[in-house]
Amino acid sequence: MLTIGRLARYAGVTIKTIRVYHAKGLLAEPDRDASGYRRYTARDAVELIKIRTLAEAGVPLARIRELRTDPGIDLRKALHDVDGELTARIRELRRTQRRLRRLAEGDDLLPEGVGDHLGRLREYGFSERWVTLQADLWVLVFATHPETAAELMGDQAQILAEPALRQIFLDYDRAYDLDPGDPFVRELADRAVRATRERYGSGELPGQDITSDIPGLIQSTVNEASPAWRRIDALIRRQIG
Amino acid sequence: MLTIGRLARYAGVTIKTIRVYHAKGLLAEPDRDASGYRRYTARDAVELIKIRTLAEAGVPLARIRELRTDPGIDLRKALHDVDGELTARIRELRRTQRRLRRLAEGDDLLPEGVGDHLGRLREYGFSERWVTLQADLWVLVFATHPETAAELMGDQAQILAEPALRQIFLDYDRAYDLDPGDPFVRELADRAVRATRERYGSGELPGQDITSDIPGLIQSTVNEASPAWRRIDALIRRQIG
DNA sequence: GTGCGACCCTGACCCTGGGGCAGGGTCAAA
DNA sequence: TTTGACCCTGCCCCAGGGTCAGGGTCGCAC
Repeated sequence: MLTIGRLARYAGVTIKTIRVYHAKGLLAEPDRDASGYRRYTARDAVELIKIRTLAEAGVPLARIRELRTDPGIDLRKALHDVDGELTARIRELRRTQRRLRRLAEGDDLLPEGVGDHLGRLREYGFSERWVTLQADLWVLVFATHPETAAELMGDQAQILAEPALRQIFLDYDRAYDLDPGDPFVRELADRAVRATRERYGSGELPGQDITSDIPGLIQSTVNEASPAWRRIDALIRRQIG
Repeated sequence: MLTIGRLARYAGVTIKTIRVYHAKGLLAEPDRDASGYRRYTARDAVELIKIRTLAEAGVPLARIRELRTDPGIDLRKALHDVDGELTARIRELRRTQRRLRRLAEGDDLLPEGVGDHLGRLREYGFSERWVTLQADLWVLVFATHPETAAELMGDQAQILAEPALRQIFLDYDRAYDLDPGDPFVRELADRAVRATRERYGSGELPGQDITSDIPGLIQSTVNEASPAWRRIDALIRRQIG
């Protein structure tokens, strides 16, 4: 016969934890001795150890109670599910650890390539507003998708190196304070559509599948800055989808 | 410029989480627009992602705030510590997973060997009280130290197979309701000490170092049942330590 | 211009898995 | 008989959010 303290030390938990499990109906209240102390048997210890195993695996206490009391439950399958979640959690923790290490080593999440790229934008004649916006966006992209960011930026640099394509972006920049109904806006959207078709054909646009949410974020962030830009985006989207 | 919702989706958290981080001083409150909405920059997104990385690594929010605001802190070392804890946690989870699998496969934590052993005790003439006590103890040992339990039980079976040694345990069993001052008690303790010395010399007793807490638990559980048994244990302990 | 759905604001309460304390009773050994 | 270690119940506290209420705001469409 064990006292609660001994049982607790034995199972590696605190007394309070055992009392909580009683209160929640996880572990049956044992008999009491003459002075009201709980007296446990070795079976209780085994039960407690099973409960702790599930709890340490991250199963909520309420769920553990179900598993142990509800007879119409497929215990085998439930345990298998728990096992799978545990595996997923371990994988997640390892990913976190990798991110943590990157954070510890290179505190500058911005590779120097970005600075160069922004400098070139200025040389091309983009407005300071545009450059700032681009800086923000690349910071974001590098922070969230460090693997593909460099590649995307290289692609972008290549596009801007071609004068015809660059002009489209320069006009885009300049359209900032235009009225959304201005014919120049519509014309610019058409030119952008034509250039896109020419560059990528009717195939996949780059980054669409790879990085999933980046383009959407970039575009809507850009859009917020100007009604004319919003209009251009809507027009392009209507034609390319 | 990002709204709180966009930032949240972006970092993979809820809006509420971001507001909590503001309230706790983890993430600076950004400027508001004309209607009172928070407007974020890409830098905020980067900060948030760093915070989440630490939070997912299990660092308490209060500690994260310290790390990010207190300049007199060795960030490098702190991150290294976090990394170590993370490794430990992953190891723990894997241990839990192993226990879980054992729990899923063999639901009977009691190998059949135990039943045989208990049957033999009855044949030897041990009291039902003794058999029950032994059953509880072996359940406990198998539940907590499955690796060494079988070995320990084999050892015990071997001891009981020798009539002279078995007689000591039978007398122990019978001493249950004796007065602790009865001379038979003292004599029994002396016999037990002699037998132990004979069997193990002055070297290590088995299980003492290997299983650490098992013998203590067994002995004190046994002791609780009878004052005479307590006395015997005290006498033996005095001579062997 | 008006309606609509999606967003945002603050404040307040709810939840889990225990920790910790108060105020009091109990046990075993010296 | 005292002492130190246990045990009892009841109560409030914590982190890290989730959820709801009650109200204001966007941008787009018709």
